[in-house]
Amino acid sequence: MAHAQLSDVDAVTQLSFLVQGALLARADEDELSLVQVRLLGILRDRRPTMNELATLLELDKSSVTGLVARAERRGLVSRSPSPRDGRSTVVAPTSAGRRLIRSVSVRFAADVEALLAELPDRDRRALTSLASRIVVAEAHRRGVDLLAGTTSRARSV
Amino acid sequence: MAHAQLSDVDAVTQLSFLVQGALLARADEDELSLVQVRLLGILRDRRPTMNELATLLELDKSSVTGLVARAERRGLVSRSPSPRDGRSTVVAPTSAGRRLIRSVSVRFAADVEALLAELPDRDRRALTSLASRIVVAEAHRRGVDLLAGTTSRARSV
DNA sequence: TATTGTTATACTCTATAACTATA
DNA sequence: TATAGTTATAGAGTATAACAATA
Repeated sequence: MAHAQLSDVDAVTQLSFLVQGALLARADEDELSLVQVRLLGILRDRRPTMNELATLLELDKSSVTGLVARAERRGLVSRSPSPRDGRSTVVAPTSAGRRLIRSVSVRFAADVEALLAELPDRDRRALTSLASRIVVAEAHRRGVDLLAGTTSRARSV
Repeated sequence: MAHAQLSDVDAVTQLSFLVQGALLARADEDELSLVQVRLLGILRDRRPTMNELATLLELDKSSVTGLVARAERRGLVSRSPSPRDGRSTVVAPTSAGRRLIRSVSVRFAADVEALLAELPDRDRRALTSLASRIVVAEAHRRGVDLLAGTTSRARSV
């Protein structure tokens, strides 16, 4: 039979569900939620305050209090008073937290590679290039510098 | 400058975040969660029992009880006893529920079209075709028939 | 006995509002 | 006064375990 033909929107949307499903599944294996993965992802290259975390995660500061408290209780992050501002608290990953995000990240990347491996090399490169162009164009449109690590998504996960 | 070059994994992953972000944003505009969107999406072409919903949504049946109860309280779905099995409950969308999922769906599709519009026609078609091949291949691998509407994702949203 | 669904309970995640401490 | 953070409270969403009704 001629194989199922998907519309533009469906093809891209369903691919996004496959990718996000892989991320959720890998996070779940380590009993992490998506937001916890994002938190630990941010802490790979930053030492943000609670307030900065709220901005980066697009959450209310009270939500971040709970999020960080639960991560701290699990030994994944630590809180310390900011030396620069007596009101602020700086959040850092513990070695266990670093290990966990690394583990999720590696397994997730392998999942995405496996999805892309459905295509021959040349097509895979084409897909990457096309996806990249959309992502870069959209980043420009939103005024975000992808390389600055401004968001937890700069390195995807 | 030469524009940022993303790795295979990052390009596809970040595209998936853009798509899912659009879906979340559109759902949120109508005060729907992702799971509520999935629920209403399923009810577009089915009249499942609570138990079938649990399977389709990959949730525990007790979670579905609460999910459907909240949707019912909002007037989006209705429950009625199954005529075929005295133990079962059949769930159906109300006209308000149908209207809502249609609205989210249309606006989300426009968002994805807008993302794809970053590319010239020929490239857009190439991306769709490549994404489609991965989705179809993966569906086969998982033994799912995309056209049967087996999941709420068959029509993406 | 097995299955369907609900209820009780507990935990994560989220927000709003009120509060404390610091700037 | 304004900002950073926490706490109290409320609600969605999820799961496990125990239960009632039906098969």
